[in-house]
Amino acid sequence: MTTIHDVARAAGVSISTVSYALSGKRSIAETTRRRVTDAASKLGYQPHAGARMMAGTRTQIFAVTAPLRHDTYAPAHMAFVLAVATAARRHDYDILLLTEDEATKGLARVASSRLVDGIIVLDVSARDERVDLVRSLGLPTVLVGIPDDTTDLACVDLDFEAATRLAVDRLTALGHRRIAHIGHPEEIYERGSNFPLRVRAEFGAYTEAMGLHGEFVTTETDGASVRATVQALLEADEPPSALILHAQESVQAAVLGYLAERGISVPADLSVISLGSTFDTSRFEPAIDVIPLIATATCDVAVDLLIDSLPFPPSPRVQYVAPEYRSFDSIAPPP
Amino acid sequence: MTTIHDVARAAGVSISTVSYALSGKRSIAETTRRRVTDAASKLGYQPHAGARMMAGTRTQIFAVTAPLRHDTYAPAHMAFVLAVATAARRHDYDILLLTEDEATKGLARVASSRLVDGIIVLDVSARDERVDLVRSLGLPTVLVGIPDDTTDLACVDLDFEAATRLAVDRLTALGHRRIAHIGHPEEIYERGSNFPLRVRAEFGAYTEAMGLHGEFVTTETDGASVRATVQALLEADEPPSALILHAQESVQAAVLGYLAERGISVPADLSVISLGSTFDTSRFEPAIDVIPLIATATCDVAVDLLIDSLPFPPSPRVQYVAPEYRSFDSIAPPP
DNA sequence: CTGAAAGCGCTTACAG
DNA sequence: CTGAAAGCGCTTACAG
Repeated sequence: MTTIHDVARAAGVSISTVSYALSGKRSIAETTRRRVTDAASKLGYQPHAGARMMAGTRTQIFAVTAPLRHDTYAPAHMAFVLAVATAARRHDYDILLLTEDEATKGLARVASSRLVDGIIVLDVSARDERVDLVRSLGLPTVLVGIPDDTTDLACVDLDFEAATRLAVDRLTALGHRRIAHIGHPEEIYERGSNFPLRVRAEFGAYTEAMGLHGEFVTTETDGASVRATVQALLEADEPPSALILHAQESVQAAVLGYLAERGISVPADLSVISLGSTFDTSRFEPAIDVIPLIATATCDVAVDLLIDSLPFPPSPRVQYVAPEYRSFDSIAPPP
Repeated sequence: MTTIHDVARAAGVSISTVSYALSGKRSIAETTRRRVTDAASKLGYQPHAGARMMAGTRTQIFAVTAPLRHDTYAPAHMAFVLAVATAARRHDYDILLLTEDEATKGLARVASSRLVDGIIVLDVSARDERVDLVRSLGLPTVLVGIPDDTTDLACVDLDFEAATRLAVDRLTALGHRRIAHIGHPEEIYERGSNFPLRVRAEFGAYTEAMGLHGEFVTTETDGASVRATVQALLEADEPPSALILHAQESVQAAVLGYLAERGISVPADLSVISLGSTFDTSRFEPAIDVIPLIATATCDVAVDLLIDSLPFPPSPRVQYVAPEYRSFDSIAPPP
């Protein structure tokens, strides 16, 4: 293994000059800098990570939490983990992945062993057991997801309230007055899951404020439950003319499957918008308009926030990512 | 932050005694050991990770590669990453996640900076660009997946050949003579993906050796392609009486959906086995027998292999995980 | 603009 | 059974 001494010898300078030339933390004669960088790259020099952690103040590693709950949609979570990793690499940071059963113990461990410079907590729920812990850790932390109590916390998330209003606005602009929101299974709401609750609350408040007829329904994820839910909705006395779907991929696919079966055409007979989805709704048949939950957008902001709070006492704040509407022609005026 | 000196002072011993008492690397008087461990836990002592890396020979971190290709099934990959992390934690190891675009650069970087003690490469394909690299890194490495050339390599994977024979054997035992194998899209095979190729090859060889009629078909993943594929299969002059599915979840679901539509009953009219699946086939309608690809089983072996090769020059070898058959009554004698 | 040296917090021979 | 000390490879005041 080649060390800083090898580089110093090859460049004919002292090791402190090598260190400064490579870090740029003090001015160096251009010719000296060249000699050092040339020697370093010729020798394939990579600073020893452990020595750096020891001597410097940074480890260049962030901890990221793996999903806390088993029912977290795995591909979405993978997308978020990878998005964090990719964003972190742009700042020369690596990602240490903490497993579920380590949710709290692991955080405490990596914090007190000074293994990481900061923490990104993914998939934060309204009442999250990890929130109190991170407050006590004294390590820069950013949460992805907004807990009920955000005191002293830095949080990032899609603005689900704005996303909900955006969906409703698009529909009312076309003349819809009766809109149904098909959500997640009951237990998701009972457990305090973050954005399903926020979407449901905003949907209720906003449709009421706008004088619309907004109906919220939950459904289990199996095919039969989905069919029954949609059927009940459509066979009501005054059925909705538009659907806002905020549920897992298979449920949304099942809704569309049932509509096709029944010969209900989207958007001619019924308008449909998918909200907060992490999967590709343009591959549904038919393709469905979506206000997506974009892992890269959210995680880029989270990592930037974390990087910014590294040198300072972390600046608590809640940052909302603005929603975006992607049209695939699945909405039209009511029949 | 509490250091080894704090613990030594509190316990009234030297720092070397603290180190040895905690590591157990030399014998310590029981009373001394108690004093040390008590002091350590009272002070909440956690050794500084960087100092450990420096002084010791271990970092207690393994690198794990994120998916190399975009079409890798994300939930499966997440399961493998988490399975590695969980297994690693049992040996006091943490996991550093390398992103895709870092596939090779990241491996070289963490190796030469001595950030990790070993590497687990996930989702290895038949001809994998990372294989030559890891051979040159001089770091203990275990591959999950078997490349064409395994020289000097430690690899772990489900025994897909045995799994394929197991599926065929179960069917022939019931009297099936005409078996179709529905596989992945064409391009997966062209690109040298690991187990699809192995399953296809073994299916061809084994059905021929057994004097059976084995037919292999590929299908694109969209609903229309799947329907067309299954339809062609079933409307042939001599249609198969059993199907072995080795494809992504949505394709397998689409196959079953099409069968249901056509009024073809499983297993009365047609037997179906799912092979190498990472998802829950018991939730299909109907539930389908499966020879699963179990992330935990494979990754446990991979991590054990890596741990074993830490003190020694890595012992190259290919280790196959035996397949397991899980019955959900989706096979029966041919009609 | 550059160098000599202290020090980060451990582990592990070396002594006793 | 235990301790004093060297040393791991860096970073960063301190000098010049």
